[in-house]
Amino acid sequence: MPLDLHELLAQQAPLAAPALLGSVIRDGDVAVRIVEVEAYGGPDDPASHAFRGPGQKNAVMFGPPGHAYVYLSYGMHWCLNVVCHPEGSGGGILLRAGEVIEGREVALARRGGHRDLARGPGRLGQALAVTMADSGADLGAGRLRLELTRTSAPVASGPRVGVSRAADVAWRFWIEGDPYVSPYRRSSRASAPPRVPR
DNA sequence: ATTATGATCGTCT
DNA sequence: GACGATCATAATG
Repeated sequence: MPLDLHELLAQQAPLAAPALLGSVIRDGDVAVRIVEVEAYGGPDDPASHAFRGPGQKNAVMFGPPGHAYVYLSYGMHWCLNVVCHPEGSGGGILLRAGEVIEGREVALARRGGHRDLARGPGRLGQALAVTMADSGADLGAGRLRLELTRTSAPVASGPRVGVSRAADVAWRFWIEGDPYVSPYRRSSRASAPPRVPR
């Protein structure tokens, strides 16, 4: 069932997130096919930046869906989210990893010649030259464009990475077996092994 | 191959 | 003043 982007992003983040896999995010030079995402909810999700309600920077998450929410991770990495929620609540989808399908040369230069061009949220942000200036921008009409693409590839899900709270909910989605999915798994998991049902 | 550690800064307590 | 929705590098099996 082909949903259009607007209709898709009006849903709760964990519903819209897996449908975003296979879509393409691009700027003028580089295009990335998204293979891994994570869903974040509103004030009810303790792992979300929207947890304590709208503030100065995260207010974008409560704004119109289909816009970008950018944050600085660990003081050095710009990470890109797609704002997504039904009317009245906040939420977003973190673009965690993808495959560079156009502008490989430019992406390589932006990444400082490194191998993994967009494997991980910080790397993906760098490949697309994302900065705080992009936060709040309309992903349908700005420098960054999101193009919804259907995929028939099998989708797997599991616990979110790097999150310390609410690690039990399986709101991370990726295309099963795709080599461009980020390799990071916090191995120091005493309980709840991140096994994937097939 | 996996595991540990340093880098670095905006936001909130 | 502490803490991250992280990544690159170094050390070790």
